[in-house]
Amino acid sequence: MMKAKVQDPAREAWALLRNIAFVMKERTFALASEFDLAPMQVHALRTLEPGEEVPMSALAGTLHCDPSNITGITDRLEARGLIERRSSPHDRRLKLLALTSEGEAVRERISEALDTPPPEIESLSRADQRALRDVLRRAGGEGL
Amino acid sequence: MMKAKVQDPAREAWALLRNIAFVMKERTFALASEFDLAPMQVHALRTLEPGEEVPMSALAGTLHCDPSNITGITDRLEARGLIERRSSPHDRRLKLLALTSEGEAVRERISEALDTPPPEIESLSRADQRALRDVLRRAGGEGL
DNA sequence: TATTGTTATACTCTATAACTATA
DNA sequence: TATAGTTATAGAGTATAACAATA
Repeated sequence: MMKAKVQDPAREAWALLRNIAFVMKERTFALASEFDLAPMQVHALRTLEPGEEVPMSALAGTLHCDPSNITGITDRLEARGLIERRSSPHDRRLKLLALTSEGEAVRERISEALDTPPPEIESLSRADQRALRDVLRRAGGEGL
Repeated sequence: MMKAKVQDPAREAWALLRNIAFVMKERTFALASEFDLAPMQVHALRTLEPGEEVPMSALAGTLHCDPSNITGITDRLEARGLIERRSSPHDRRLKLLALTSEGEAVRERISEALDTPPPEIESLSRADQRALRDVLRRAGGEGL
């Protein structure tokens, strides 16, 4: 007699995580569209901390893309008035990126939306929320 | 005396999930590169089941993109010999997409890699794996 | 008339390579 | 020589609009 194949729990958990990632991507895209921004522009905006100045090369590192791409991304965000290029007093090769006040405001609204858990997570019991957090921490937290 | 702000468990769990999604995206991209495919081509390949014929419009629906994009994606996969266009005997407007035998082989290798949980998940205790699976199921499973 | 797929157009992201100006 | 940013170029994904063939 054949026994129904039992899914490996790790495999099923992984499939569920992949599904969440997919939905997350769509939500992020929809949110970016609301602000008339491309996903990468949102990512760049989130990378810049209010009041901070970061060299373009540093942004390329954080965004895991070639420095040549940063020029265009920066151009578009600067054209929108959300960030600005500043020169460095110490090294005239560097250009430092900083949020404008409007950029800070937009970044704040976007971050709040992205950092807020969706109803599916909010509606879990506190015990489930803690269990989820704890297991994910044990799975590596930052690493994975 | 100030007490350190305690993170909402749902919020922290959500942050951990976002982090996982980010790493997942990078891994998928790296895997696609190994096969010299673009991420969207991998997604399309995974959508097509072996032995199945699906209209291009159906693929557009599954991939959540405009039908006009499917033409290019199909062109590139067909040029690689991984899929082929077939005509429908019932409706001559339709073009049916199907994996070639090479396409099935590539799809199988890619799917196995994507469906296999990473070490971070595999190395969790069985109890943690089940707990993760169960909480994610309760969080909506397919929905979120 | 409506639908399927294609084409034309335009924009964003992606990398590589060559270039400039600094250091 | 080496580094930071730019430009040129090319390929891939994205959407909109107009089109041909078919229903």
